[in-house]
Amino acid sequence: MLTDDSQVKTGLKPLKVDQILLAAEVEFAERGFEGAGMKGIAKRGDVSQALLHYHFGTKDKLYAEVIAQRSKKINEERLGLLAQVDLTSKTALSGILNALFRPPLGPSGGARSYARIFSGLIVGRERDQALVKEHYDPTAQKFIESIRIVLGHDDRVVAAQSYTLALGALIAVIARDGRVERLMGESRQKQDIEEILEQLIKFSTGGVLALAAA
Amino acid sequence: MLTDDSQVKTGLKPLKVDQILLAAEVEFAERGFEGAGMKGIAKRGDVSQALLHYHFGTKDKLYAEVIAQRSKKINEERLGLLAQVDLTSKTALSGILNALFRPPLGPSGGARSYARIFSGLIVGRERDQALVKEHYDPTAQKFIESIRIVLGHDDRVVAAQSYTLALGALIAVIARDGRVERLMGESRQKQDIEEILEQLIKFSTGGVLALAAA
DNA sequence: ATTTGTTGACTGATCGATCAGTCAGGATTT
DNA sequence: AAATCCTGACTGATCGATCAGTCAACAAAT
Repeated sequence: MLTDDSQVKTGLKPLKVDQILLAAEVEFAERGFEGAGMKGIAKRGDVSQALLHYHFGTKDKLYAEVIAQRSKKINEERLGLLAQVDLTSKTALSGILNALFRPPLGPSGGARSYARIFSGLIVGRERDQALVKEHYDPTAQKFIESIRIVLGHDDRVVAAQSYTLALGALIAVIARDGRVERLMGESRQKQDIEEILEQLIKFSTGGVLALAAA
Repeated sequence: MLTDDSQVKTGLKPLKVDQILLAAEVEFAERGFEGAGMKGIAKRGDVSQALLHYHFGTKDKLYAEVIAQRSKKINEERLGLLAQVDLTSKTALSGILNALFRPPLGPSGGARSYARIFSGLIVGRERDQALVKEHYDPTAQKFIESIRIVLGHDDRVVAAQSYTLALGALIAVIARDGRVERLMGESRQKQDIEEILEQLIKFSTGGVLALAAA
């Protein structure tokens, strides 16, 4: 079955399914959907190639399963953080953006690998767009609604635009990965994730407020 | 030869080379580098597959040539607009960002197709990163320097971060393409490009200023 | 208690299709 | 006629997917 949860008793059965999903995540992150190969995934997961098809059917379904599992965790964490934000507070907007940005960057919401997949999803073609629509849009709606409330607007246009643009900034940060260092002349150290997050929130908060201003 | 500039005299030789480059641009935009096929490009350009190899050698070189030609035009246009910006003006930052955003979005700097390639480049893997470094980094440096001057900072760290994050917002807009409509419930019409540009500049200006504030 | 079904997990071998790339030679231009 | 442009036919490699079949585990029947 490809319906996960195979451990009912001990909870300690790192079935090969998990090896495959992990291997697939890394492979898809490094080479993209088209670039990744079932053979490479199988080798990385130390299983036969046929097993991938046995458990997941097709390459598309394997890919979809990777996104489904990771996005579930990220969405849960996002909504959890969002629920803690006091929408009447002065720092509400920063709080919302923190809830939006932190999970995809943190080790909890996914390995470093998935961040690449995540950014690829958003700029992706039809296949990716369908997955985004299924797994990310519902949560997106709630974030947009929260932004709308904080901005005190009636319609959601500006809020939706804010969401999109802020997400773009997040993608840039994920894709960067050494690019900022290159552009500044290799002197800088790797930035701490909290520092990055802070800058991201600063930038996006300023952007949203500027966009919302009449 | 794959060394470009085949028109030395008349400049009017719509050789099959151009058909190929155009077809390749569309194909790469729609399917990505790995997803695109030489066969498909040949068919789209109405030439034999062998001709692609005759003119460009390999798929990699064809891809690189597409990026090289488009990026050249975009960079020229960008630097042209940047040169017109008065860095002491109050609207200097908006002017810089306008110079950064407009060319990749406009029909001049590339068809709608190339915009997809452009956004893919930035989130891309090693191959794309190398191409970005070669074709976009030099111009990026000049934009970063301009931003630094306008912000009145000494080091370029904040300016470089601003550049990166602003570029992320641009990518989000390019990748959007109907996504905003989806998130708001298909009521909205397609936005005019000038309107989009204005919002993009608004957002990014606000973001940069917020980031630059102590 | 041992034999006999039945199942899920897994693999090696191999399928047809498609991939990028090659080459000899015809067609066109100069 | 010499160089350049261009193509049909082809190659080896690799792709995702399928297949028959092995193996351990558990249940049912004897």
